[in-house]
Amino acid sequence: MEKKLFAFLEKYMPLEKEEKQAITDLDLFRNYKKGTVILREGHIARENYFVISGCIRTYYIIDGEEKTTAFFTEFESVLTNSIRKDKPAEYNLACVENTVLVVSNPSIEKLTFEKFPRFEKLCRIFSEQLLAKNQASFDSFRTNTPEQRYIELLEKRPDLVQRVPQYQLASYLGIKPESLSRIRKRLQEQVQQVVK
Amino acid sequence: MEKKLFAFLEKYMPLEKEEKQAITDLDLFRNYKKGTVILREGHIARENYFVISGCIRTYYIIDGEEKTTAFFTEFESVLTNSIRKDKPAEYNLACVENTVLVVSNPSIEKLTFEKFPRFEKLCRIFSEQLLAKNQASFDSFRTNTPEQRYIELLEKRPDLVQRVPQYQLASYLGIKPESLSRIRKRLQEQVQQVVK
DNA sequence: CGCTTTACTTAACATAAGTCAACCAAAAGC
DNA sequence: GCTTTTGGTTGACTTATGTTAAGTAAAGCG
Repeated sequence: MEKKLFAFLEKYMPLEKEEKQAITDLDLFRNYKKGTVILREGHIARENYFVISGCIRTYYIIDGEEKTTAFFTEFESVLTNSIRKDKPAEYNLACVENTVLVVSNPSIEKLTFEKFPRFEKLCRIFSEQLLAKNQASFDSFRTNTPEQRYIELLEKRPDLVQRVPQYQLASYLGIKPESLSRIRKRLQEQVQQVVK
Repeated sequence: MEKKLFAFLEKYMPLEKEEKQAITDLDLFRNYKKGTVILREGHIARENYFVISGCIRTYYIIDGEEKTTAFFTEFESVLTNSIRKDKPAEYNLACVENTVLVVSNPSIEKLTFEKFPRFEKLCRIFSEQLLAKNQASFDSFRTNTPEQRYIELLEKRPDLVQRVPQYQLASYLGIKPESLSRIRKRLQEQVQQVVK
């Protein structure tokens, strides 16, 4: 598992032995079973997560209905402690599958940044990139129709369509499950037309 | 103008005199006239911006149609150089009004971070917060209908509705200008019903 | 000042998504 | 193994947005 974390970090900068050792010593890896709620709405979010394996999602309960707004799979990060300190979360965080996470918190990060200042630069660059990705996704969501969003999802994250229940994908696409069902049917029919 | 920048930065940490002087010496302020295109699709984005006054927007040209996806006004930041180096931008950046910006680039930032390492921490925290805000907005966009989005815009950024053309607001809300027109009409009629 | 362009509105119609309800299949629980 | 629950599909109908086109008012420009 640590191999995966180091492999990810070393895409940004090579690590010294003692840096790796320090990270290992922190013992940050956690196992969660499918369905586990990691963060519950109304609680204070203090941790950041990095997905080693599995899948987690953020969701809201709005008028009694569950609305899934994000999925995080292998090598993706979830920053939760950064909105405003001590402001309760408006969303939930739960495991779609059995999941292995790297879990950090502000005090761990503070100590690590003090000991290895260049990790702070790494995290700055990293969060800037996350922001850029997020903005690009948002732009795409704004400018596309639900059907286009689904097609794009099939292209960019085909694994999600396989591993995630469709009612969660539907709200992720900003629509109702019935509509997603119809979109899939429409697309299938179009493919069959072309095959003929 | 520098007062505004310092006031903003000092919400995060008090600045030393020499830090302020160093920033002043960098001479980062730029004036742009309404309509000026700051970054054009296909060009390499290398700069980051901070809005002192005025308003800028990002937009795409898709099938010959302009799609506005973001607005930035006083005290907001636009990070452009962070997706991947040397990858041409897919969007345009232009001034909705006469605008004053703080303009930085990677080499300025590199020098500044070397001279004042705590600026790197500031920027890390800052971009983490931007990310959190962006994610929250995205979640809200996913879970709301166009009408709800417009109502939320009226509440959270009432200035935008005044200073930005409606056809730009429409694509920002993920709809066509005609639909925004109808939403406004519907809401007006509802208000009149209540007043009676 | 008059003309052109642009932004916005409105209407009629087409299309896609929302709603409600029924149904089915697979999975989960007992 | 049977029952219950959950996830997914389908159909009929409602509602909202997209499309196309026309019209208007204001802004911009020569």
